[in-house]
Amino acid sequence: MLPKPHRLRHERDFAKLSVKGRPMYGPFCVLRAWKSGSTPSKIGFVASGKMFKKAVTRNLIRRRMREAFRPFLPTVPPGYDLIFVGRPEVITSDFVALRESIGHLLEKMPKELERPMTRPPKSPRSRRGEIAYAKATGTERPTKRTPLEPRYPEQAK
RNA sequence: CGGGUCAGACAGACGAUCGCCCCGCGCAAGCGUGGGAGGAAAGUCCGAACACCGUUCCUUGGAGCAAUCCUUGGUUCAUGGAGAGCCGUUAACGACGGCCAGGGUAUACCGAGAUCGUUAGGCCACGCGAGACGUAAAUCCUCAUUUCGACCUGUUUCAACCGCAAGGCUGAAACCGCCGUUCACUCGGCACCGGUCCCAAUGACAUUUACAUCCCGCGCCCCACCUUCGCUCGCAAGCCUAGGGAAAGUGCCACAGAGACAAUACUAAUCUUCGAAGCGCAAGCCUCGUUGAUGAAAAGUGAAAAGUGAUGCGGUGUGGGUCCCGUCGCAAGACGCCGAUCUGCUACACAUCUCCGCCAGCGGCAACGCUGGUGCGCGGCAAACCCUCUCCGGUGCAAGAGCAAGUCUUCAACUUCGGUUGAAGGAUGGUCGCUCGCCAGAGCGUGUCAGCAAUGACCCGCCCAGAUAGAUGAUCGCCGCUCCUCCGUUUCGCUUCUUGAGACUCCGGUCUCUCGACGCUUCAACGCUGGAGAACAAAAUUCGGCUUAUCGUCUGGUCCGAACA
RNA sequence: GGGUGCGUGGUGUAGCCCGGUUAACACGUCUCCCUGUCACGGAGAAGACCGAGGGUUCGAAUCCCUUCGCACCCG
Repeated sequence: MLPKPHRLRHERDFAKLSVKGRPMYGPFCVLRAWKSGSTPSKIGFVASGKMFKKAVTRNLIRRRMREAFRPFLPTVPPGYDLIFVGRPEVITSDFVALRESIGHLLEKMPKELERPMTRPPKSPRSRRGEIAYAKATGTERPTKRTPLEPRYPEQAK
């Protein structure tokens, strides 16, 4: 694991980054960055449970990304929050290529953040995303979804 | 040796470099012979530990004048949910072990049975069919031989000559007879080679018939068996069972069937009331409709059809047949019925066997089993509603506890009167941070003892993950495993050549054994080159079960196949 | 950590609660007709053992249990 000050830890931060973070797409993973002002910079690694059903593959993807990122830790300037979102190619890729790809992403990250956002943030996909999106944008919390109607209402009561 | 199946165990090893989490030491930097995912960690189908929060009724102790509050230990919740053969194991369970009952398969052992039999045999006896062999007779199909007779006379090749050619002619030879004759194989005769046909005889074979023997098959009978085998039934391993109650009630039971559980509504049948039509001289008969009664036996339907079922005897009632008798009728015949006789069904009673329930006795801890008595005796479904008995309060480690900052209140000090600082508080708490809960446990391993077993007790030894966006990764080395592949060695087999020995011989050789050489090659072992593969899947409070996923390796049991003994 | 729903022809759904011939409907597919041709239209046909495995019952898509897969909700 990374040293504790460098870890991105709270669910709120992950949700904020997935909405407001500037995405940069690499061949193996997606880097989302946001200038938060926290010193030192905080980094998180994500593997979606929806894309990767097995816990073994999720763990493997996060480990490989973290190990590939580790040499670049001293070079990251302070003041940023970063998350790396893994894609399926991480499992089968060559480790050296993965490391070069992450280095390239980090290199162009500060420049990219200076340019203005051209596209509006995407709408959230999951319910957790909806709640975090509401907190981040200041709108109202979404109401509970109604569960499915029972088949025989009279008997269900 | 190979394969299937069941049970159990394992889930590659060692090392290097860069890194991660925990632990220990150290003020710290850091250091270290330290530790670091599973059998399912998974699914969440059950059960518990642990923690907090209720509710009913009591209870222990304390504070307070009291109301009341705090506290200790028990108890209760029932509109709801769960369980259901018995005993045991366990912290507990729907798990596990043993047993009981029921279902059900193979069909071993044992027992029994007979409207059973394409078994085999014994005993007695017969017929039919086929076959073999023998004897006798007959027949003609076939073949062979012999004999009699009839018919058949040229064909082919070569050579010479003539012709333009087609062809002619002559001769020779072969098939081939001879004599005479003719232009001429033209004719005649003889003989009969040859061919064809026919008749007869003989023989062989065959066929048919008769007889005898043997054997086989089939059928029938005697049959009374006996033995054996098969068959059926009982008992019955493994296996399966959510396995209380259908004599508490409600509901459902499609189609079919009169009827699916208070249904005799309809229908058939019998008797009967009334009416109508027809037949008959009449008595009366018959048909249709209708009133009421009896009424489910048989048959049929269906998964399932009532007085538990079966048998025997007695017996009541009733139906039918025959005889006799009576009435009507000329007769044929019709109707009635005392009696006699035969017969069908049967209320009821008795006896025996049997199912079920209940009671008693005996055995068993019990489920239950056996025996006896008795008769409150109406199908199925409760994984339909339900009834009986038993158990269950709820929430879940994001449970919950603490620390600190913060807020509030009080007090003190200072003050520029705005406040600041400090202390205290059994006050407050959906942010954030930290600690505990949280890894020494229903723990693991060896052994002994108890028990049929599940399991338990004891001794000794061991420490073996505790993260919190969540620790095992990356780059390699080497060895091992499985599969494929290159090459080599050994072994086995084969071809060719060869050494020696033996046997046979038609003297040419052939066969068997054996030493050796070259070559080819299946399988196996070993060495070796290169390549591929190595599953299912990762803790999140912790355990016990269940279920599901899983490349392979090993061990044991069992079954099948092949080879050898 | 708790909880819910759904698996039925190629596709989307009925049927299930309250068991009963041969599982219904629409679209799609195929064949024929119509048209000069295509479409539309008309006539007809094929296509399912109800996710899997057990059990209860005379009888199971339906009831019960186990299991697999999919979708979803709350914290």
